[in-house]
Amino acid sequence: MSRANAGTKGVPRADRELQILRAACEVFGTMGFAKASVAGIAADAGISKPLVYQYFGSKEGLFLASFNYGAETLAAEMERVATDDSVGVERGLHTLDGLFRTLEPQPWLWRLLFDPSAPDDGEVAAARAVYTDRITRLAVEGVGELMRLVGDDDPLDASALTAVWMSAVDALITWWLDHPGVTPAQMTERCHRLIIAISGAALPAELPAEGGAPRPVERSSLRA
Amino acid sequence: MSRANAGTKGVPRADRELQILRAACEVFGTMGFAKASVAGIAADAGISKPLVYQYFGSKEGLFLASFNYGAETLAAEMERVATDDSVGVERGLHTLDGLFRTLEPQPWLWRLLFDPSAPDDGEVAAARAVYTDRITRLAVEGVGELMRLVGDDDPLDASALTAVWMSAVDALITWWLDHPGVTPAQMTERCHRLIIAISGAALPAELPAEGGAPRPVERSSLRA
DNA sequence: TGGATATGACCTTGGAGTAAGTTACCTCAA
DNA sequence: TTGAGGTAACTTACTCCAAGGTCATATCCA
Repeated sequence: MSRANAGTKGVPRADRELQILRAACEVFGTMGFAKASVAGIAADAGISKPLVYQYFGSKEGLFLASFNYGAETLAAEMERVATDDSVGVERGLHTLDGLFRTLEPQPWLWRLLFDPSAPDDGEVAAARAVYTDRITRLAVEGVGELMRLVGDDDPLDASALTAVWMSAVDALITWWLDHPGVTPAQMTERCHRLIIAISGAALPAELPAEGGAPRPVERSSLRA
Repeated sequence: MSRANAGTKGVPRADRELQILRAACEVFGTMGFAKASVAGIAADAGISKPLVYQYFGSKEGLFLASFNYGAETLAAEMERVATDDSVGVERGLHTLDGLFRTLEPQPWLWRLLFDPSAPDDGEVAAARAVYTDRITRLAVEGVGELMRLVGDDDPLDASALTAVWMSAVDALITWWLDHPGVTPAQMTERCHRLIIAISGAALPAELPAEGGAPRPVERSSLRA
């Protein structure tokens, strides 16, 4: 017989799909879409390449399924935290705490969400837009509250701070993933100390005041 | 004659190399190493692919040259700022200001520096290690001063804050690149306001309080 | 016995890298 | 001044390969 290993092994489609999806999440999340190979994922899942194509259609289809799984998991957690009644910095800390706990068993989901090598058109782009919106909305909301708390009402300031906040979350999670052995709880505490440190160090200093830059704020009278 | 366009155009090697390098910086910085094609860069530079290989040896060699150019430009600017006598948050703002000004004419250099699709071995990896060290050293130094200022002496805290700081710089520059028309000076001012906002919003709230983290500073806090 | 599960071997393509030839400029002897 | 030979600049037209995707076939269960 020419195809020695061919033929069903009696594993139902749903089970195989899950098995493939798990392998795909880890590979895509670890190496990124571009560097991942379908053959490699199939091997990791313990099956052959054509089966992946039969169930997911294409590399992009497989990535889409992985992305949706990861994004849904994380977005749901962030939304859960958003419904509690904390505001400002405290809300930020709760969000981080939730993410650390959610990511503990499958840390690669985080990178999956922000994979820069993923296709930037088609269904993947659409899915990413959906989840980016969902997540960004939460960040915008949180940052908005914080800005109101503090009296800065420049919408571009809020936009920039949102970007910084999301990036800081990314950095903290990445740092955490690089320091195995640190528990989510320890990490959350660390984040708290860091915020205090930043806050304590901010000085009302005047800048070189080059060009026509209006003298910035004086500490309590925020915003000129 | 079979090769219609063949033959020298009398452009000296140094000139061509520069011309190719410029095109390469823009393409690599915009699309990333993986998605960039040597043929495309050659076309942008107005010459043919083999000439690129003759001058730079390989795609990796071309990237290396581009990377070195960009990294040197940016590292030099950051080091220049580091020699002035500002500390803590002020020093951070000066760094940002210097970067905005340096990047204004060739914004893509920034992405070049952190391209995740660049090869992670060989000469490129070595060069990246060199520049990452140089830049990280500055960040570590700045963050170290800040932590001392504030009384937090946990080295892991400093390490994490360094990561956050570098990531925040990245986020601010990315945000800026997405908002054309904002001048470096305006951007620097915005950064100043944002720091004040964060600082003003931070609350000395008590967390679960696990482990023996030293209770940091009290700050004359705005915000309960 | 038909349909779901499964695979080895193949086809295809895009892009890195190369071989071999073409043209222009430069130098120096006569 | 001139023109022959050497060298640097430059291109067309390939080869090669990794990885996405397909086809024809095999096995098993209801």
